[in-house]
Amino acid sequence: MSHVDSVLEQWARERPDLDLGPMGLIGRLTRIARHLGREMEAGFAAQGLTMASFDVLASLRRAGAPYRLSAGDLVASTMVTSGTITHRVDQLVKAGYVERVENPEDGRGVLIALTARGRAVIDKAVAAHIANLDRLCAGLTDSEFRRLDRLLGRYLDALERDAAPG
Amino acid sequence: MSHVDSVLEQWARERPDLDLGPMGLIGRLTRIARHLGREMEAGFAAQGLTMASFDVLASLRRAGAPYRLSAGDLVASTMVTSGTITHRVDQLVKAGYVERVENPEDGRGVLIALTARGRAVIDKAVAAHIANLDRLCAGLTDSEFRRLDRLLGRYLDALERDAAPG
DNA sequence: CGGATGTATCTTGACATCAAGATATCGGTC
DNA sequence: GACCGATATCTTGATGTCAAGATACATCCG
Repeated sequence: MSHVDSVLEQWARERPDLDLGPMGLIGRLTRIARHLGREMEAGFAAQGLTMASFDVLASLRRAGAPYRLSAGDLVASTMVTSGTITHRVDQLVKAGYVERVENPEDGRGVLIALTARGRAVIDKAVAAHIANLDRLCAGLTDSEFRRLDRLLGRYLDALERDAAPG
Repeated sequence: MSHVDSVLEQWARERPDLDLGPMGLIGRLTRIARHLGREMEAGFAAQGLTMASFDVLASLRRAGAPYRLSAGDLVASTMVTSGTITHRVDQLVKAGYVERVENPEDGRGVLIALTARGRAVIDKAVAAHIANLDRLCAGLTDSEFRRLDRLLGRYLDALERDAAPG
């Protein structure tokens, strides 16, 4: 029995007046996300990266050649604040994986550009990441995987339809 | 189309060699968890709490009378380190919601005990939290909710069976 | 052309968290 | 009784994040 089930049992005993259905679903989902987050972080560490740095490099890589985005684009990609992006880019510049270049079309902004070295690192890391994710899904049968994926898609759509975009 | 779908499209274009199935499922799940986390945090703020403080108070409350747990129990409940628990308990002591009492059975440890005020706060907050979770599940039909809950349960079991307990 | 308003990025200060180590106590063994 | 490894909690130092404000440039409108 998982930790979530124990928590629900305790609440059922202490507060039988409450409907615990949503707490069960959201508790499971949150706990899965936490496990996955830790496993992914461990995988990134094996590549010399953190999830934060991977996110930035991956955003640049999947944008396609010439692998350049503004800081604002990265904010939108990664769901973090502009100050956090500044900090992450600083780290990646130190590591030699990206560089800041002037934006010829907008003097206010800069472009963050993948270096050749950064490109090599992210191309290797994303393949390793996919292998890691594959392992993390191995506990599901093909049928479970497909059904879960579809339901998560519906749920995500519902959440992003109501809430502010982000 | 959700952000996750755009990301997958970009990867499909840039790296057609990779199998993106697992990235889709885990990306959706992670993003849902992030949305839910923010919504829950906002709900807790309306009660004058943070998710961190709620977690501790809720652990104590659902343990049942006399609402006392060791710091180690709280570490196990909340998936954070002992240093973090020390800090969280310090804050809650300041707020008057818990107090540290000596553990008569083990001089090394202390017990963290809910005060009357803390008890009142968490009883109100958990009801509000349940209402909030209910709202966050409103986008799913009953059937979708049940199927998703069952699949998440299987997935969580699979993850907690393989990985170290925690 | 010049001022007002908006936008993009960076800076600052605060906070939560973690990893690793310090401190105190327990429980067993000689 | 005295030691020793194990355990429980707290401390320290570093890091990542955010909110709010600062700075520089763009854009619009007169």
